[in-house]
Amino acid sequence: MTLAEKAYDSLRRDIVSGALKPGAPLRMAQLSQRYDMGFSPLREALNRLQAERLVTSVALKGFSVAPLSMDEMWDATNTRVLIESRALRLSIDLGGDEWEAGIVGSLHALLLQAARGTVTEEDARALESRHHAFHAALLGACNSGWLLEFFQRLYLESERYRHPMLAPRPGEPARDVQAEHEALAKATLARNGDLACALLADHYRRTAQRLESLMAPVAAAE
Amino acid sequence: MTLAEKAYDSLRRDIVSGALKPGAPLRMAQLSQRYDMGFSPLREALNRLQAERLVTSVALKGFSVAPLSMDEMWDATNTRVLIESRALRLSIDLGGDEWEAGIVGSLHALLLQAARGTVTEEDARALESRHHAFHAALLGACNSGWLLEFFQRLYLESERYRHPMLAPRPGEPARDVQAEHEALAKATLARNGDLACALLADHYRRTAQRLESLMAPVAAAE
DNA sequence: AATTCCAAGATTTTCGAAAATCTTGCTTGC
DNA sequence: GCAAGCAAGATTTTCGAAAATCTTGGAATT
Repeated sequence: MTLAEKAYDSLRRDIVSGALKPGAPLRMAQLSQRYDMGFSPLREALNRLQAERLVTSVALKGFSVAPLSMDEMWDATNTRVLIESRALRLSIDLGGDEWEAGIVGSLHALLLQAARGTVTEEDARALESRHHAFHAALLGACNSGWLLEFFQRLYLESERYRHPMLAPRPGEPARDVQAEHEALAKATLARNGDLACALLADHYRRTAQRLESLMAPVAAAE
Repeated sequence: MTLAEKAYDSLRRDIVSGALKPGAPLRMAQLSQRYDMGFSPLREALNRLQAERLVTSVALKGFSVAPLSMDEMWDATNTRVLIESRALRLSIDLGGDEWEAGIVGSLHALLLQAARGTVTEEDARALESRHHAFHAALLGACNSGWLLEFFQRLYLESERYRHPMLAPRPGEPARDVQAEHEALAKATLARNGDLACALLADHYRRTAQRLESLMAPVAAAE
C-alpha cells in the first residue's frame, strides 16, 4: 500500500468520523506532521477527496473539510432513496441464490454485533462495517456499476451525519433499527419490491428525521 | 489557474474526446512532455480523474485511460434517465421565471449553432457546450446538489461514447435531434412532467441505440 | 481617522532528484 | 531445453527545497 493510499484512507476516516471538523482548514504542514508523510501523497489524497466532495479547495488557498448542512442531508437522503430503490428493485428481479445468501449472511453478522452492544471503539467500527455490508448486499445483484457507485458515495456522505448520533441520548425512546433491517431483508427475500422499497425509504427518512431533531439544538447552540 | 487545474482540464478533454484512447497507459514521462509540466500537477489531476472514473490506476504500475464497453454505456444511459427524470420533475415543480428563461435562451443558442452546421473544430466544441448547457438548464431548478452532481458525472461519461458518433455516417437516415430538444423544452415549459420525462428517456435511449449500432461493427473489426 | 501601499511572514504549488518498486531479458543450474 | 533467479533498466512514488502566491500588520498619504 502506497503512502498516498494510506493518506486517503486516514483522511477519509477522520473526516467521516468527525475527527476533522466540517469547515476546518487542512494545512499541509499540519497534515504532514499528523500523518507523518511529505506533501506529495497528502496532496494526491486531498485531490481524490475533493472529487468525492469530502473536501473543498480554492486555488492557492488550500483545502478544507467540506461543510455539512441540514439541507444537504435531506438532499442526500432523498437521492439515496431514489438510487437505492432502483437498485433494490433490479436486485430483486435479477438476484440468484448467491445474492440471497449474501443478504442472510450479512444480516446475521449485523444482528450478532448489534446484540453484543457497542462498548469499545472497535465495536463501533465493526457495527458500522457490518451495517454497510448489509445494505450493500441488498443491492448487490442490481448489475449496475453506476448505481452502486452512487450508493457508495451517498452512504459515505450520510455516515458523516450519522456519526454524532451513534451515542443514543438517554431518555429518548429507543428505536429498534435492527427490526427494520430484518423486515427489509424479509420483504426483499420474498421478492416484494414495493414493500421492500417502502421499508427502505422509511428506514432512511426515519434516520434523517432523528438526525434533524438531534442536530437542531446543536446548531442553535452555536 | 494553477498547473494542476490546467492538467485536469487538458487530460479530461483528451480522454473525453478520445485523443487518449480507452485502455491506453498514461506514462508520467510521456504526459510531462505532452503537457509541458512536472509530475506533481499531473499526478494531482490523475487522482481527481481516477475518483471520477475517467482513469484507472494500480499502485506502483501507474494510470490508464478507463476502458469503455457497451454494457457500461447502457448502464450509464439507464442511470441517466433515472437521475434526470427525477431532476426534471423537481424542476418542473419548483422552477420559476428565471428557470424558464434559461431553458428558452439555451435552446435558442443551441439551435443557432446547430443551424450553422459543424464545419470547424471550434463549431463542434460550441455545439457540444451548448448541448450541455441546454440539458443543464432543464434540470437547473431541481434544488438538489446531488442529482446535479450525478447528472454532470453521467453527462461527461456519455460524452466519451457520443464523440465517435459526431460525424454522421453517409446513407443513414438523418435524425432530427434538435426537433427532440424543442419538443422536450415545450413539454417542460408546459409543466407536463410525464410527457417531458418520456421525451427525455426517448432522447437518451435513441442516442444509445444509434451508438450501439455504430459501435458494433467497430468492435467486431478489432 | 480612514485608506492605500508595501514588506515580511506564512502557505500553497511546482520542480528535480532520490528512493522504491516493477519489468525485461539474460544467466545459471537442473 | 526449460524454469528459477538475478541484474539492469524503466517507471512510479516520495521527498525536500525553490518558486509563486496569499495574508497580515504597519507606515505613509490624503
